[in-house]
Amino acid sequence: MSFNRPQLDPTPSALAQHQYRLLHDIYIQLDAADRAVLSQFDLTPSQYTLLALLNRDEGQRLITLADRLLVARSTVTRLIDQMEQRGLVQRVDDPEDRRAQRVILTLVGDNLLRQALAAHQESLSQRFDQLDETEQNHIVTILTTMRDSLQVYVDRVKNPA
Amino acid sequence: MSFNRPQLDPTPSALAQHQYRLLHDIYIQLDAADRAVLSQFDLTPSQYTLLALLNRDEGQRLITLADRLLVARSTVTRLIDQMEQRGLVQRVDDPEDRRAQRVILTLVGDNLLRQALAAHQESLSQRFDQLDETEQNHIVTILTTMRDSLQVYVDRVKNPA
DNA sequence: GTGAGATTGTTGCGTGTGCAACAGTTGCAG
DNA sequence: CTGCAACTGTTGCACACGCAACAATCTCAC
Repeated sequence: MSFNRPQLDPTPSALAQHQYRLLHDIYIQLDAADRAVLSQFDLTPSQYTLLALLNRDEGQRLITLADRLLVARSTVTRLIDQMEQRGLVQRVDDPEDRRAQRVILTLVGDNLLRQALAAHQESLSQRFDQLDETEQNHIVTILTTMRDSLQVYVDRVKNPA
Repeated sequence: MSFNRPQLDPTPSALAQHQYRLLHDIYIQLDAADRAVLSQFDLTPSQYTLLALLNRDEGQRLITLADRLLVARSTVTRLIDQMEQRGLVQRVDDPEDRRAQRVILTLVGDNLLRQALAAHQESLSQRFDQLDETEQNHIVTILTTMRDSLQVYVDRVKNPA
């Protein structure tokens, strides 16, 4: 509740600060609600996102998963450890590269993910249904621009060539 | 909008999912960049946000800080512990409530915060300067709506009366 | 006034995550 | 072919955070 009304301060830094704080507060709320929903299935948001990635493309390498999740490789190792022990996923040696391993969903994991996906999407819809569809489409457009523009910044910082 | 169907899947759940993922990715990138900037001052994003809160209103209770930061009380206890040891802030007993403590910025903390604020705002401006000002104002409006609408959802879930 | 319940801050414990170091493997320059 | 650099995944370590339990204090109904 830091900014209850848009201030008309025209300086760029205040504007950026304002967007920043809004995004932060929104993220915190989304994350808390996610945890509540997913705890029904004994899943953390990370585990859920990882399963969803595996559902989209089976047999990805751990390092690919780490890149897509934007987390460290060791984190993926441990996430897969947990879920393999629960029988949700399975490691498979990559026949073409003996360093690498592919991760696939088991039947149990697939079933659990289906339920979690349904519950999560239902929850998301409820969370966003205060906004009408036109507004939501607008948000998607703008957020896409923002994400891509941030990506440009990150790349520029990482590789100043 | 009903006569011109968008190409993407128009179901509300997919739309919500899309917004969700965008917000998640944006947050991760913002957070990583924050850590990079603030590490120059030996500050984590949490410490920085806490200092900024103290700068706006001096002498807040720890529980107030926890509520505004959206973190657990124990987290604030430990953040203040660290920063008090570094001489950035100071605990002061609340004369009106012997359970409570007020937290104030020291001169050292105030100076450090000023530098960190400047660097952070500069960095934020760079990150967002790919978007023109009209667009940024638009984003602020929409994000404000979204945050408030999410708050309505959270309150409804917490207190279903 | 008194006692029960709420509130404030602290501490112990468990967990999630990044970083750095490591072994095993691959690939490429020479 | 050789040797060295890069890559893949794992592990140890450190740290940040939430939750639950706790003592001290306040509040309010009676």
